[in-house]
Amino acid sequence: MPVRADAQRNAARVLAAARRAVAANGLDVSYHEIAREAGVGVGTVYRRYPERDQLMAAVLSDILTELIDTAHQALDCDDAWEGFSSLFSGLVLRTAQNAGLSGSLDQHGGPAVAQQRHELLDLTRRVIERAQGQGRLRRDLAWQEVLRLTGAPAVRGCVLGLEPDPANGHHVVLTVLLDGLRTG
Amino acid sequence: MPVRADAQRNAARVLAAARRAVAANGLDVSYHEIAREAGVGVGTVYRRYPERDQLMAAVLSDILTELIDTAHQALDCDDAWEGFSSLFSGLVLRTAQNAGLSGSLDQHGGPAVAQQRHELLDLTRRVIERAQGQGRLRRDLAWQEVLRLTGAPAVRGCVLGLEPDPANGHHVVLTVLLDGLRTG
DNA sequence: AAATAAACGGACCAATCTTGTCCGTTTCCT
DNA sequence: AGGAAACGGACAAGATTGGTCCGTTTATTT
Repeated sequence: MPVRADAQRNAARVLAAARRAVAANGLDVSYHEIAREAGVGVGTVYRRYPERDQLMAAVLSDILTELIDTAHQALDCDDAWEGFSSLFSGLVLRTAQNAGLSGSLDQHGGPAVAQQRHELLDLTRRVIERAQGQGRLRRDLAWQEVLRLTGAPAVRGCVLGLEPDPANGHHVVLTVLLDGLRTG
Repeated sequence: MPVRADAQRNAARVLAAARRAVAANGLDVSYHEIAREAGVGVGTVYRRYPERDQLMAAVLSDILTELIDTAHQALDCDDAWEGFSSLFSGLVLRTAQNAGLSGSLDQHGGPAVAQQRHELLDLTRRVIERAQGQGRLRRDLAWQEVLRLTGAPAVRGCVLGLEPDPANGHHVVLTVLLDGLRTG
């Protein structure tokens, strides 16, 4: 017996809702919240993901898949700096969109997720080191340090309470960071 | 009758605990949490700050006082770039330490806090514009945009889950940002 | 040292939120 | 049409949170 059509549709809705909820409020969203957001009953969410870990793994895997795709595109790019900056921008964007996750991404998810994370890290390292090798990217930073910078624009505010301008807030930080990273 | 010695001591403990708690978890810490952190009973906290706004105003004022002091020092500095970068570093540090506040700093606190905030913003603007006027700081950013950058290193993680290295994580971001901001 | 009043602590209550289950009803597929 | 799979949301149990109240402790005064 194949998967029922409504079950499939609801599964997709739940995953999407979970992604939205997690992105906004972090990993500890309640199942009821997700169900409401998805427009289904709680029972449906619990039936699909009896364990919380399974749900989180699904969400993380979903995000990582997108990022891996971005990284592949960057590596295909002929110009090393262009590839790097596009990947960097992409990571910045995704990080900002999923700001709620904070640093909790590396603690969760099963081996499959760990595998994806490893793949993404490897691709990213290659993109960074290629740009450094061609003298386009400053060499005094380890690739992990460069990578860590992608989190910078995701901040939601600062001590002074100046709300980041959603329109170009990221853009400004991104510009300054790239200018600080570029060589020659 | 003067203020009793233990009352004074406890008030200080509560304020310190509130600062720590707010810095870590944001403005919506529970009174019970603060009391536990301070090592006093809840009653003591409620007695000292019957209204939540009063407590938050006290915390914010405490933080702002420190920042204003830093800003004054920066303005006293002879070298415009040195003054700017030291203020920038100071703001980065404070922002990171109070990461939990996110952008909620400008919504709260009474008129007294608003006054302090205004003073800090004015000082900061002068530091930035002086550095720009002397051609040491790039001019294509408004002072508000420059200011917003101080939030960047405060991020706690990124999509990739690389935990910022507490030892020099801030340092790396700071270096790149300053290199991206410096002129000539 | 004794008296007094201020300050304390934490048990306690009510309201809210979260997890997780269960079963009568609906929906899909044959 | 009929049966199984999936649904939804009421419900119970436990955890949190805001806030009060009163018996006990502690600082100060005389």
